Amino acid sequence: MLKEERQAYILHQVNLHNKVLSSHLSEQIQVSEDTIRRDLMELAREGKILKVHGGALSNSYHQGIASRDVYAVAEKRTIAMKAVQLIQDGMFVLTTGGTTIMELARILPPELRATFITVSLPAAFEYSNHPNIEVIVIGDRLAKDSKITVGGEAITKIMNIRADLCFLGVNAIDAEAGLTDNDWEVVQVKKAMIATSRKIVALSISEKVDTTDRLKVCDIDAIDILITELQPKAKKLIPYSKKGVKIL
Amino acid sequence: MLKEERQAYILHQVNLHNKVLSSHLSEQIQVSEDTIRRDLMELAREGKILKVHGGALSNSYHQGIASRDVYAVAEKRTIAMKAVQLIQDGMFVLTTGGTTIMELARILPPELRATFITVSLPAAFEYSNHPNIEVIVIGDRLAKDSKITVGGEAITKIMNIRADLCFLGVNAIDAEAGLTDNDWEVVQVKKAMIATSRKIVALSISEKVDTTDRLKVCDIDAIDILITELQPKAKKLIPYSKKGVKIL
DNA sequence: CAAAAATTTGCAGGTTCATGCCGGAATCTA
DNA sequence: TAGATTCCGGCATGAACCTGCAAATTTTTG
Repeated sequence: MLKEERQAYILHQVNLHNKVLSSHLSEQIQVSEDTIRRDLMELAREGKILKVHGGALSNSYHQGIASRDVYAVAEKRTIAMKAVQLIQDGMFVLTTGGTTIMELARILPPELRATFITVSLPAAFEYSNHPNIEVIVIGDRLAKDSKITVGGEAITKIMNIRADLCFLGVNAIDAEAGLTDNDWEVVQVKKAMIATSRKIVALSISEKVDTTDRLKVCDIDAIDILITELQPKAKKLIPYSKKGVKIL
Repeated sequence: MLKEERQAYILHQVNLHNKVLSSHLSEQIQVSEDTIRRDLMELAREGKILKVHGGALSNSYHQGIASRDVYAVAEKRTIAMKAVQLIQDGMFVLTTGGTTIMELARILPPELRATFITVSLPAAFEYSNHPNIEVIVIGDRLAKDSKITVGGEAITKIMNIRADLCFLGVNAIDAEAGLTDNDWEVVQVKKAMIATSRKIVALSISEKVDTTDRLKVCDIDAIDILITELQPKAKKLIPYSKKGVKIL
């Protein structure tokens, strides 16, 4: 990995999370902490970031520009960290949109070499910041609120893909009612993704577990793996485990 | 393999992958690393790429986040204001990407009711902020630097559209050489758009008028309307007018 | 068409750059 | 204040770079 490339990645991380730790970065990028420190120093000298003991801060941070308020970021990040371990080099990965997926997109290790296919424009953007990830956008009509593409063309295109892994952002999940959602178009897309992927992974904060919505996406046994921010053995998740879903 | 050919290949690789390694290229093209280095140096001197230790990066990589100030905003806004008058209710409008197109996207009147079709993710985002505009995204592989989708699928999809209007962001335009560009993939997309649209509108700041680039998109008479920030009668535009292009 | 001129390419060498590791100093945290 | 973490300077090493030059190739010219 080139020095400039690495620094661009670091800068992106800083601007995204407002704070980075040298130790954390060193592990992510797989270089020594010394190198990270030198990078941070260089970026700081250019005024791009603010160097502090142990890491660096975005310099807009203490200027007080409103940090993004995503609900339950910590939980979502936990989920993302578990999810990222499932991805291996060379895989074809299908993803929906949603804030949990975005968290996943942000923490993808820079050396990961995989192909991500998505209907979500924000996710596509985020993926494209990673040097070794090839991004395929599924095109069709753009749903304005969710910024994902929906429609027959999109469905057809998804169906023509054989993905290794499919990450579903969850709207509502219940052991009996299965996966449910509230937008008809989104449901169609998710159904197509489930139909065409080898392994289905549902990402859900625990708050959404045991809830249902109006439109059914699939039965619970269509899900291979369920990831929440809870411990795999958590009481709340036992019913899902019993239905044969693997819990992470 | 000729020098020109080799450099075109290198440039293509850079635009595609965002980065190239000298060592890797040397092995791919079967020439010494010195030759590659000299090529990279030359391309860098022309401003096409960003040379770094060990290889090169697409130059959009750096100017991306930190210094986001768009060049010549005022001019581009003037162009956008002229362009927006061409759009009428119910039209199907095809657009490329680029900062001029983005200006156009921002100033679209809220009551305008039209369908915009684009390969550019940033443009799609911007369009989707307008209440009455339907947005169609053309999907395919995402080119990382320009954030537009490129490839055979995209071309095919574009060809199946019959658009009323096509707005082309211009890279270089010349009365003799026609419209030219420096990225092979982008050229393919633009060609497809031109082939399938009833009326072709080129948007170009005057600075780009009378310049040429490596790859040809189309002859000047394929352009129906040329919009710059200058007065229609400006001296610089007379050659184009004579070729039958309408100037706005 | 062949010789001359110009350009391009590869190689040898010495130089610079990027990175990791070490040990002691500085800084943080409890 | 003690223990841990982080920082800093220095050093070693291999990779990438530059310079100059001669061989090879392309272009020009007679």
